[in-house]
Amino acid sequence: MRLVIAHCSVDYVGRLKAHLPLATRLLLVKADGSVLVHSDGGSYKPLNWMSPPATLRVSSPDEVDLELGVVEQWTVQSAKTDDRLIINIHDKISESSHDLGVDPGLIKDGVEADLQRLLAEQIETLGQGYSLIRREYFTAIGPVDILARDADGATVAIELKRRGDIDGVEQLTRYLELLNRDPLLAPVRGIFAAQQIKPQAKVLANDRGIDCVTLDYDAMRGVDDIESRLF
Amino acid sequence: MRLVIAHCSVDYVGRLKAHLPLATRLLLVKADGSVLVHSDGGSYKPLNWMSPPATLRVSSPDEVDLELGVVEQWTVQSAKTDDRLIINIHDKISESSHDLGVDPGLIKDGVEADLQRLLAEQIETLGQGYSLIRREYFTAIGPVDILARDADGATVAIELKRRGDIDGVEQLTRYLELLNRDPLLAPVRGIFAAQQIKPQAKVLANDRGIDCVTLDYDAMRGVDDIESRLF
DNA sequence: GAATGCATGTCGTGC
DNA sequence: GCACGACGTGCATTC
Repeated sequence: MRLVIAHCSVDYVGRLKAHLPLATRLLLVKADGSVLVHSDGGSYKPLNWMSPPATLRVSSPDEVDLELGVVEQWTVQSAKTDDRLIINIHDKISESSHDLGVDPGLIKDGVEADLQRLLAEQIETLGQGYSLIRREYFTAIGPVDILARDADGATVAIELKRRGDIDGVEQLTRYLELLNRDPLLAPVRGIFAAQQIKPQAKVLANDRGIDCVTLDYDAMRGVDDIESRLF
Repeated sequence: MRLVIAHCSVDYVGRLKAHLPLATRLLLVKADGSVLVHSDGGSYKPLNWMSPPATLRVSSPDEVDLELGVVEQWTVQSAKTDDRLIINIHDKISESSHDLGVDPGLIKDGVEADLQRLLAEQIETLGQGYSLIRREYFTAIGPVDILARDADGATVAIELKRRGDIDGVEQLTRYLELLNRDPLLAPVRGIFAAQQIKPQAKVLANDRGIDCVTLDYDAMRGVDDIESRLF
């Protein structure tokens, strides 16, 4: 990994065009040829960047750029697409290089998969007498998160989200349309379950006869812990 | 901006939990208190991070951590949420600090707004005799990108995307449903226009009687340039 | 401040 | 390789 603090201007040409006027920034060159241009603010997204795989070519400025004060020009070319990043360096303030090695990678807990596992285990959260048919019930247009049976024996398709917005309702609607064509399953009801459901999503869901359930992940995890302790 | 190369482990607790085992990484501390943890790979997304505003507190390790080889512990606390990043530093390999100043920011060209402006100006791209009614035609469920009239005087709702996938078709479908309830506008046809349209989106659109148009942004910009030169 | 939609989204996963 | 869905999505804009 190479770290350069430089006074520079940057141009990106590819899916769109973007220009960064002259200022002091961090240029981060990774081992795979990718480059990040960071300012001292914003969030984790760089001002400009090139995704790997890419190659960095360093060249001398032409006469016009030299006149403008450019001392070095970097051309970062994507290996897969014709995206390109051109960095005109006017002043190199600092430079260092470090061998980091390969990273062991990130371990996560609490993503949708965990939420799905918990809800499948605690399916009665949705109502008394509910029973699980299966998780990740595969259909031609994608997997239904959870398929269950309610107290009356009717099939229920459950779409699970951390944040419930309109897209999730559309997704569930497509599944319901398909599932209701299957005489073995029909009629199939829908439940839209999320940690938080947006008003418009709720309106659309209700309009389509889909029930909305707000989930409390911490409570569900709590129940899970208690159950784990009991057995 | 502070740059630290360190042998460290990282834990994130907040919307979910995440753990990074001991390895050598770049720790980037920005002026607003945000912190990025980068490895020498991946793309622009850090392995772990804390968004601004945040505060970094440096403390000595407790006995247990000291025993494990921790020489310094960083606690990065989000100012707005209860998200927290804990970085256990086992070895500080390099450290530097730089004053970058405020960045003038990015100038973009070619985003959806530009595409929309161009298509509105060159509405006949869609067919002879087309005329613009208006851009951003507002409805109760959101703005229709472009509303136009075709050669026969029929109303046409146009949904514009850089990349056309199934979501865009769903969005346009909702608009069409609503617009067709308005007797002053009905019947309203739909056109799904994008620089690239995915096969599944095309199938869904055709199934719903929506026409698909692939846009050539460079050509449209070219026409724009020529027109600008003429006037 | 909440909600809505775009993004050079990126990233994993299944076919 | 392509397509789809999640993401600690982030982020600007609008109401």
